Amino acid sequence: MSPLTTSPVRDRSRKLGNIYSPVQETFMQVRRVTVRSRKCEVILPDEDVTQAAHSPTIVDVATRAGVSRATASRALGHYGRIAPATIKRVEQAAEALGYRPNELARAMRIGITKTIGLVIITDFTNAFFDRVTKAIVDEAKLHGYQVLITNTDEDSEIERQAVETLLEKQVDGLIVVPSLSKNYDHLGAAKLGGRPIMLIDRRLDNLPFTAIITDDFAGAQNAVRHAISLGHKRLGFLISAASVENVTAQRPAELVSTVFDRTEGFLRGAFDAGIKRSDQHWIFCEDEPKSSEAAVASLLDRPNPPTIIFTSNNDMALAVLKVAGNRRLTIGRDISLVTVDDSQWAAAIVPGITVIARPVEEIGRLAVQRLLSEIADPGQPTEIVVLPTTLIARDSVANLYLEGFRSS
Amino acid sequence: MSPLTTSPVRDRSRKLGNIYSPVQETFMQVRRVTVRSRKCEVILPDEDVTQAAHSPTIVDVATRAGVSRATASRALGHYGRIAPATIKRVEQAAEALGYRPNELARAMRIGITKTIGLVIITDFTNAFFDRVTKAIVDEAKLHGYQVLITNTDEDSEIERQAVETLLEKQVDGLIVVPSLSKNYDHLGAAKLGGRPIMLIDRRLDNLPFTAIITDDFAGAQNAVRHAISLGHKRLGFLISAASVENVTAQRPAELVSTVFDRTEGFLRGAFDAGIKRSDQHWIFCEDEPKSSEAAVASLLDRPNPPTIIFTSNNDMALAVLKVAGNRRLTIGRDISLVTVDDSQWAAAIVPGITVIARPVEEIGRLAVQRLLSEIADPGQPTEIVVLPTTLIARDSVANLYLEGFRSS
DNA sequence: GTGAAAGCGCTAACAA
DNA sequence: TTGTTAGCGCTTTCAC
Repeated sequence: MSPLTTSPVRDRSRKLGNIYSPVQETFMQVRRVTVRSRKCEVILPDEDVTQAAHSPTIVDVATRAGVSRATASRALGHYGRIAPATIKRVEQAAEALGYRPNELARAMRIGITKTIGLVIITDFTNAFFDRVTKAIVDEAKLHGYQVLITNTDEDSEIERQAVETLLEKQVDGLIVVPSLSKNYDHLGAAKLGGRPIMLIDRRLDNLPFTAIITDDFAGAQNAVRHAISLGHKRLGFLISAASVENVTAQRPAELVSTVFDRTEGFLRGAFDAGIKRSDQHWIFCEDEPKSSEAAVASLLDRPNPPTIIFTSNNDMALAVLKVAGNRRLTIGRDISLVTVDDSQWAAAIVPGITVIARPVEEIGRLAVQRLLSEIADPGQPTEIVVLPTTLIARDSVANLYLEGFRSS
Repeated sequence: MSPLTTSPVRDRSRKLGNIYSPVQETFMQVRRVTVRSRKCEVILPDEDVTQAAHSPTIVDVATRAGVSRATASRALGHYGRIAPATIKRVEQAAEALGYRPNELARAMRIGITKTIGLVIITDFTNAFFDRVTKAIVDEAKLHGYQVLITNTDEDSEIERQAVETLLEKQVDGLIVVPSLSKNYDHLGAAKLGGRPIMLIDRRLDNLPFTAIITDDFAGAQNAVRHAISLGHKRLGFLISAASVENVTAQRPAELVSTVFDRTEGFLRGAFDAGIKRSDQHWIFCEDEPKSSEAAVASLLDRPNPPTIIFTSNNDMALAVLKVAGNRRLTIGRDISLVTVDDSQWAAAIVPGITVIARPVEEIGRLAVQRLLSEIADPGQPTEIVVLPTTLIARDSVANLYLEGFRSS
């Protein structure tokens, strides 16, 4: 492997300074460089080069082995009564031809595609998406299943279409992270198709679906207790709410179930500790960097600002990090932070971020297992499975008892 | 939506201290709580409840509309000569029946599944995986395509099987992040199936595939220049190498192309700046937290340790963060850091991490576009498309000129 | 403008 | 033990 020959690049490093990040903005113009181009040579197998016009079918195999289609199918599928010698002959023919079964045809015949559909919201709580996707894909493969993935960007109309498309593709079942919506006809319709559906991350009240969720209420409550045990008395709560424009102190009527449960848990924790309403700083904002950063700023600018901020998800936590950084406030000293969902970076940075960890991989695994079980044996009772959260205490929460009281 | 009724949870927060992170270890035992269970009520459409035994087919639609299958197909597919009135009748019948076309059957008939296969390595450079996956899924959907996703965990045998399975599922094309291997017969075989294949992230020499990659050589070279412009003279290079056991200073013969190019770029940057061989601290290690953390430690423990560490990927960067944190070394002051791939957290934390940013979304989009173009019009010449990287200078690289010389 | 019939590749009755 | 045949649901000639 040789290094790429690159066109000379001027040293732009000094001029760069802090430029925009591709993660948050659109990308720089694309420079396309064709390093080398070559003819597309097709690699053919040793023999039968002549008839390689189309992929060999089972008829080709049968012909070559001198048997009927049915026999070839039996030989390859290892079922029914069949002579060992025939099996060998058929297998050799298949091998020689480079035969690859057409799963589409097979699926159509037997009515099972060995495929599940995953409908997910990528733009939300990213610390969840990548882990659960991997878990689902891996668990599915373990059981011989493939995963068709779609992304809804938290739009329920797109979700409806995605479910529709997946059903048309004849998936055997669905795993859905439901977006907030009043209208779940499309999920009802999913059941109609006779195919089971599994909700993850969020539950949907009043709909007869199994959901794998986490005990975010207890997790949030526990996080507040932890903070209080370290001396925090003025608490800030930064809650992401899709239904909100910009920022508000008013709790919106509609919250996604996870956020709802976290909110309730925070509230309960504060209530149980006897924190006055005036020492609870609630702020609800849309999941946009601008809004969430403004929200953090407004929290910090109050007369008696909170000593700690609890965030409802990863994006809000990043906003806290960012605004605190801009103001030269040190997390875990000048301002404390607790958020939901663990991640590699939360564990690696200084200070480590204290998180309400959820068993994300377990959610994915369980969802697949339950789904496949339901596929194999339909009509099982619906239930909501709640997995426990764990508080991972790191150093983003200051111990105010150790430090003595701070200003004001 | 009502809060979950949770069983009383004792306050464990004080006992917790720093416990293990689920991200790096296996999970705690799962507690399953059935919060509520109810009968599975199936929601049926308004009419034709009686015959809802199986999903309606086009024959059902045709019968109800009083036309033949062919006419129904034409009406629904909007092709051929057909009376407007008939179209309306058929559409109404379809609507009433809740008809949903069977894409499997359609695909079999016309030979196009409108599905592409994505073969990816999830465990490697995670800052890449989630972004590129989302980009691919979204771009595919834009063109009416779905994505079948598989994960190889960097194992080339699993990759072979994954490609095989995807081809059996009759995907129209493949996007692959190739794992390091000598043996690419299975990719040759993919071509054989007549289906185009697109490499992303890494190129493969001596194989006639189009690849969408980034100019990691220039990116790495540029990063070194940047560091040198800020006064760094002793450089550490922490390179992730799958082929290595544990840690070594010896450059392995086999490196994934991205890592190879980064290594070459670093080397070139150091060479051009006249950095002595003894001031270049090279270390190659497997992509395991234990190894990479040991590698970082060994770098820091040297007599004349580097003032900056360049890492070849996200995982290595996290190792630097972690070890530095444990030693109470501040990034961007006591030790500097540059890595590859931007991420939200790299931008949000303090200090912000200086990164060689790659247009990851652009890679995904381009891969899909080229793949679909190749599907529509096969036989286009193979080429390697190289996208530019951008150095995003943040604060993880100390300006040694400003600070004066440090100890030693 | 519409219908009859063939066939995509496969499996599973039913015969032989 | 093997072959014949039907058919999964759809599209698409080719007649009418």
